[in-house]
Amino acid sequence: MSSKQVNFYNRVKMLRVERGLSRQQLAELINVHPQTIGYIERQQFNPTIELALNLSKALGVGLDAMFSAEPFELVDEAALRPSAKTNK
Amino acid sequence: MSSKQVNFYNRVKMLRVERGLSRQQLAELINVHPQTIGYIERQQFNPTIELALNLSKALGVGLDAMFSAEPFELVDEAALRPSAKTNK
DNA sequence: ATAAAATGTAGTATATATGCTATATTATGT
DNA sequence: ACATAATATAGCATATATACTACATTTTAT
Repeated sequence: MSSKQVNFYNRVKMLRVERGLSRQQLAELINVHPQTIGYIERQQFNPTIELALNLSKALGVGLDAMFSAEPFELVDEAALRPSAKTNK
Repeated sequence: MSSKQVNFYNRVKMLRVERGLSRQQLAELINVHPQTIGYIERQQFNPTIELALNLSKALGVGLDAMFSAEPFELVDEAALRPSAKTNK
């Protein structure tokens, strides 16, 4: 893959790592090649909705919490409180 | 296009029509070919996240309100009340 | 009933998502 | 420091997303 770079953002790596999964493991959960996860995490390509829906299910978060046209903010302390809402 | 059929669901047509847009118009808003909108609406293919994010912006709804692994329920009266929440 | 607009169908062409293999680099644990 | 696992890089192969053109069918308005 000739190393492009995509113009939107995702939180796949953060979510995967938080759940203690390796790329290999996540890839198996959704039946894709482990490299495919790598490319997505490095924003080197533009996955399909179907793949995104599978990631969404495997990681237990909605699409909007995982993909965004705007950069995600860092998770701050407030967001980690039990009552916290999603995204932004 | 050899007429596949995709295994997830979307509400693009409903949202487009509700906003009074033709495919042509929606296509222009997000710089894709009008046929591309048609294929998506007929679930004949699997758009990329980038395209989905563009649709999301153009139609003013989140990704999860537009794409789902499960069929969307018909919009019922309750959902149309001012206080109503999204999806499901 | 007719015209115009919107949508569907079909075929071809190109770019790219995804799979896969192999090797290099980096991180982790002992 | 060494071994092992995890991740990155690079290349090639295949399937499919998307563009585009042309024509058929359906819908909408007059």
